Amino acid sequence: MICLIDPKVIRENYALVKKNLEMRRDSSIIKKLDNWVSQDKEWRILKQEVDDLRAKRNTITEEIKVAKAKGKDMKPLLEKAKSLPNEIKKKEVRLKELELENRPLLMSIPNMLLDDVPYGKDGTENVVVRKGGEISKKDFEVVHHGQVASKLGVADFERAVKISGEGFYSLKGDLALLNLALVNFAVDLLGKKGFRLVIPPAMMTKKAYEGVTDLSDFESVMYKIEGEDHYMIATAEHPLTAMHMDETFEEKDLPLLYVGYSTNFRKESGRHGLEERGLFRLHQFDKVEQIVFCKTEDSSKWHEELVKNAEEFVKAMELPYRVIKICTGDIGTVAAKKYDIECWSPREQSYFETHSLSNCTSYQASRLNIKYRKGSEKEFVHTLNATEVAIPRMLRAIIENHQTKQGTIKIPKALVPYMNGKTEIKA
RNA sequence: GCUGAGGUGGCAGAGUGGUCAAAUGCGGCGGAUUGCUAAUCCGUUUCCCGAAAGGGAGCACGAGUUCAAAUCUCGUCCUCAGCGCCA
Repeated sequence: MICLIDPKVIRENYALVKKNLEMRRDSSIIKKLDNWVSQDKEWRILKQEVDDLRAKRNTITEEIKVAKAKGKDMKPLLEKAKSLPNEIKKKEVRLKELELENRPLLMSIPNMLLDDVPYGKDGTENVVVRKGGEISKKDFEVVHHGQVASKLGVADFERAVKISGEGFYSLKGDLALLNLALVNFAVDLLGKKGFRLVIPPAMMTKKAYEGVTDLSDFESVMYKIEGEDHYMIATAEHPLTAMHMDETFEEKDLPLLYVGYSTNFRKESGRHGLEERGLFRLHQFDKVEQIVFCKTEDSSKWHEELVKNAEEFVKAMELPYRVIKICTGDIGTVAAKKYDIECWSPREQSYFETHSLSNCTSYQASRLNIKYRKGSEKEFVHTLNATEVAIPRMLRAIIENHQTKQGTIKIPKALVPYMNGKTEIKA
């Protein structure tokens, strides 16, 4: 698989890279690519010049050393050497400048897409892969999940907003317990499949963060701690992927399977309409995430595996859902291929996104310099990340699908042992 | 947060302006030898540019002094020990 951040790859496969990126249907990407290519050319020429000058300096330095040892006159050599540092420095300034411009440019170019990503212009052309679960007819009007929770006294939006502003919530009593139950169930489910639980730091430095995300996210998504080099994590995917920065694995140690549990923080500066109210577009939420580091040839297989794991979870929650394959025009910067899982909303009579599952191929690994030894060679690993459960959205799905005529919430059987045997949330 | 010590190759650990990509030991990989194993010996073990020959960079990171920096100066980060504060 082609890895984009590797300059060599673009130099050698320009036509292929361009053709692939064109499928994303965003002309600004190609502009960036071409911009990089021409700057890279200038950089290589300059690098050769600088290296030649340095070689010259090294030879003279060696001659001075010899002359000194033999007690010869070093003056003419010193004269000759005198001007070199300045000459080098002059060229180095431009070289550095080019590097500083080129790197972010290269980093802003999205990942190459895999062959079986459906071609399409935007979200309307995503493809439904399959559906699961039964959509049951309700003989009563399904109430908004936020209202149900408030009425039952298990969520408090007003007081959360009072102290923290819009986009925050408090869970109380049994709904708070349900949050923990979902986390524990997810962790157990994946634990049985060999995924190791990690609770990562909630903040990361910029350097670590650059490797795992789109640069524009720094403005639009992440919270920065004022006066410090710290960003609040937007998902466990970020610390769990970045933590292996600058490491080389042995082939036998792969795949590496992690289940990350974290509280996540996002600006979510988009619209907050009526339908987004409640437990949907929040600044803070818990999530359990699947993370895989694997050999290049195994990532597609693992991608399917992660989808299965997420489906298994949704099925255990007794929810109707569908799996969507994201098309070329709608896929994010980092992913080479992406699925979403959407759960049914009986109130809106439509599906809403609860899971996102990406194969990032070598895109993150190359930025983070994560490799594995393949015989005598080293190769970038492939990274994958997938939601196992994003708590608030899952709570919403459960509250809507399992609410009763009486306004209570039935707890899915799989979660009952995690709820101290409780089967229903009542007032 | 304060004080002190320190950060060198995959690991351990020398080196205090040019003889240092860096002794030595351990490990990894390749090869030789032994009937197998063990032992022994030889080579190899980072990144960048280049078709190659070759060249450059690299001793926590960044800047500076110098013809020349692991080595000198300044800043930053991190680790360890002690003190302070603290869930």
